[in-house]
Amino acid sequence: MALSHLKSLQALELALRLGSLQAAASALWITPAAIGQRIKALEDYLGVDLVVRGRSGLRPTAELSGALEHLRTAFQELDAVSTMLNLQRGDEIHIAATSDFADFWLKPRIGSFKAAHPHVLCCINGEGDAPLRIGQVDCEISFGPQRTDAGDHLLFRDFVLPISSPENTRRISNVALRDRLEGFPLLHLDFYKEDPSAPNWSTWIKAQRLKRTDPNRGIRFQRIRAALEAVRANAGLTICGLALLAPYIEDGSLNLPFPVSTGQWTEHVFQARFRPDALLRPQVKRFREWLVGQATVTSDWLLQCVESAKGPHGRRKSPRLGAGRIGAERH
Amino acid sequence: MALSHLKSLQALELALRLGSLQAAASALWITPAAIGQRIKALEDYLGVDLVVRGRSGLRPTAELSGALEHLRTAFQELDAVSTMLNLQRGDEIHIAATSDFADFWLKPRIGSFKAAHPHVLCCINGEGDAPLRIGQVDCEISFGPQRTDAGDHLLFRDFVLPISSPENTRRISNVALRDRLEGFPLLHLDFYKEDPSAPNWSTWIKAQRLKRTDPNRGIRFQRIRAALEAVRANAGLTICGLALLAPYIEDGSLNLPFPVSTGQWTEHVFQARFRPDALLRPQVKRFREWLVGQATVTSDWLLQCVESAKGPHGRRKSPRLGAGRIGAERH
DNA sequence: GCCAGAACTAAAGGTAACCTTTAGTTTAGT
DNA sequence: ACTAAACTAAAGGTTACCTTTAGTTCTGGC
Repeated sequence: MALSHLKSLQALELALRLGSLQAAASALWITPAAIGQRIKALEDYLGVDLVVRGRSGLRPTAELSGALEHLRTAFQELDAVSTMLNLQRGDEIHIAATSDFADFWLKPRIGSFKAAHPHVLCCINGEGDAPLRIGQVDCEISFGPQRTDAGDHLLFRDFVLPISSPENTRRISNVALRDRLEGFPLLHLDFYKEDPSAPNWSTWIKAQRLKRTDPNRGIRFQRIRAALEAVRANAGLTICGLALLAPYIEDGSLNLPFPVSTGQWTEHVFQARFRPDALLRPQVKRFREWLVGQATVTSDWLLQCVESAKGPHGRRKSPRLGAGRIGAERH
Repeated sequence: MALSHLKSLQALELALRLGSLQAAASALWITPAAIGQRIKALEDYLGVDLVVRGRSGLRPTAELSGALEHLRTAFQELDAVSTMLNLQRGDEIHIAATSDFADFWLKPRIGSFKAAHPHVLCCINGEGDAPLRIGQVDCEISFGPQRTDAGDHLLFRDFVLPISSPENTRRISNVALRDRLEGFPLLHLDFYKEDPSAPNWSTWIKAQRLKRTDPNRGIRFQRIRAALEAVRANAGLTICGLALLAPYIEDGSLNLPFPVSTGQWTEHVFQARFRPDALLRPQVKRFREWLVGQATVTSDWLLQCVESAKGPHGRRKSPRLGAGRIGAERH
C-alpha cells in the first residue's frame, strides 16, 4: 500500500494528542501554520474535515474518530522505534567550549535557552542533560585567531586590562599612580598569552610608564577561574579580559583599578564553530541564533564600557567602571 | 518527540517487509534509487548500518532488529488508518470513456496495464475493481473536436469507411463495383455524425459515384457496438471507423468491402483529458504514459493500413486489408 | 573462468513539497 | 467592547526528495 501523507498524519496525531496546533508545532520545531497546512492538505485530499476546533483545543471529527486509535498506536510504536534507534538524539545539543567561557559565560546564560526550549537537552563539555556521545559535538566555542569559514560565527573580542578585588583596589588607590604597583603582587594569566595585542604585565606597565621592578615575577595561572580566585582572595592583581566578567564588574565584586583607557582589545576572538550537518537540525539553528544574540548583548556591554570611558569629556567614567573607583564591597 | 525521518522509516520497513528495494520502490511508486537514498539518509544520520544485503534480499542489522517489531506494528496501524480514511484511494484510477471506446479499445488493453501494476484498481465508467466515487474521474476519454488545453492528450484520429461481415463481403464482391450496393441493406451509425469530414452513406456513395437509390434508408445505430452486431448478423454494411476494430480486421471477422482509399480520416479525435490534480499521483501519470503508448500503437497501425493501401503501385493492398478480400470466416 | 544480468550505489540536477512570513479572521476572555 | 490567543490564507523561498545516468557488486549461466 502506498500510504501517502505521512507527515500530515504525524501532524494530525500530534495536534490531537497535544491539543493544539501550537503545541504540535513546537514539538516538531516548525511553525503552527505549517501544522495547519499539513492537516489541511490531508483534509483537502480526502474531501472531509478531520478536526474541529472546540472551545479550547482540537477535537477529531466523526470521520477521524474511528481511525484515531490506530493513529495513536502507530505513532507510539514509532516513538518506541525512535527511542531504540537513538533517533531522538535530535533533541540534544552538544557543545564544547573553552572551560572558562563555559563557566563564566555560557553556563550562567544557558538557562534562558533551556527555558525557551524545554525539550532540548544541553550538554556542555560532556556534562549536562545528555550523556556524552563520541564525535557528536555540534558546536565548538574557542578563543583564538578569527576564522571566517562557513560554520564559524564571531561572538566577540575581549578587552584586557588589570583587574582587582575591592579590597586591593582600595589599598592601592591611595598610592600615587606611578608607584601604585610597586611592591604589589602581580598575578599572571596565560589565557591571553597567544594574542598578539593583549598586554601582559610587563608590556602593560611599560606602556603605562609605571614603575615596577621585576614585572614578570608572580604566580602564573592557566585559567581565568584560578586567577580570579586568587584575585578575590586578595592575592594580587591580574590582567584579564572583561568579556566574561560582566556580572562581577556590574555588582562590584571585581574592580578596575586603572582607567579603562589603559586596556586593550584582543586580536583573538571568542567564536563558535558549528558542524555543518548539525545545522540541519532546527534545534541547533535556534541555539546558534540564541548564542549570537547573547553574544551581541555582551559585545554591546563591552563597547559601552570602553566608549563611555573615552567619552566626549576626555576620560569620563561610566558609573561602575571608573578607574580606581571603590565598588560596594561584597563577599 | 520530534520524530524525523518518517519517510526513511517507511522505506526501511517496506523494503524489509517486501525483501528488496525494487519491491518497495514499486509499492511506493518511486524509483529504487529513491528507496536506497531514504534508507541511507537514516543510516548516515544515525551513523550505523540498518540493513545488509544478503544473498537474496535485505536483512536488518543487529542495531535495527530490536526496533523492527515496533516498526512493523507502526506501519500496520498506519495501514489500518489509511484504509479507514480511504487514503488508499490513491491506488485507484477512475476513467470515464465513451462506451464504444471502452468496450472495443480500452477494456481489451487494460489488462496489460493491470498486469504491470498489480496493486492499481482500475474503474472504467463506474465498473471495475473499485467502487464508483462521485466526482472522482481522473481521466475522461472522448471522441470530438480536438482540444489543446493542458491535461488534454490526443490519442488518435479515426479512419472511416464501409465495413462488412465476411459473408456479405463475399456476396457483394461478385457484383460489379458500381452496382455493388444497389438493393443492399445499409446500416447507419451516428457515432461519427458530428464529424465534419467523416462521410455517411449518402456522401460516401456520392463521392464514390456509386449507384444506390435511397442511401439514407436503413436502420440507425447510436453506438458502434450495436451497429457491428448487426453487421456480424449479416444485416447489412455500415460506415465505421477502423481505429477500434483492429483485432476484428486483423482476424478477418470484419472486412473492408471497398478499397481503403475510399475511406476518410475523421476531423474529430479520440482524446484523453486528465484532472490536473489527479496527475499529481504517480499512478495516474503512469496510466497516462501507458495510454499514450497504446494509442501510438493503434495510430501506427491505422497509418500503416492507409499508407500501404496507397503504396507506390497505385492501390497496392496490405495482406488483410484488401478491398473485397474474403477473410477466414469466424464466429 | 568469464560474461551477462540483476540489484544496489553514487552523483548531479530539477522539481515539487514544505516551511516561513505576513496579514487577516475567528474565538475566548477581561 | 476590546485585547489576546489561536487559527487561516496566500505568497515566496528553500530544502528535501525524486529522477536520471552511470558505475559497482553480486549472482548465476555458459
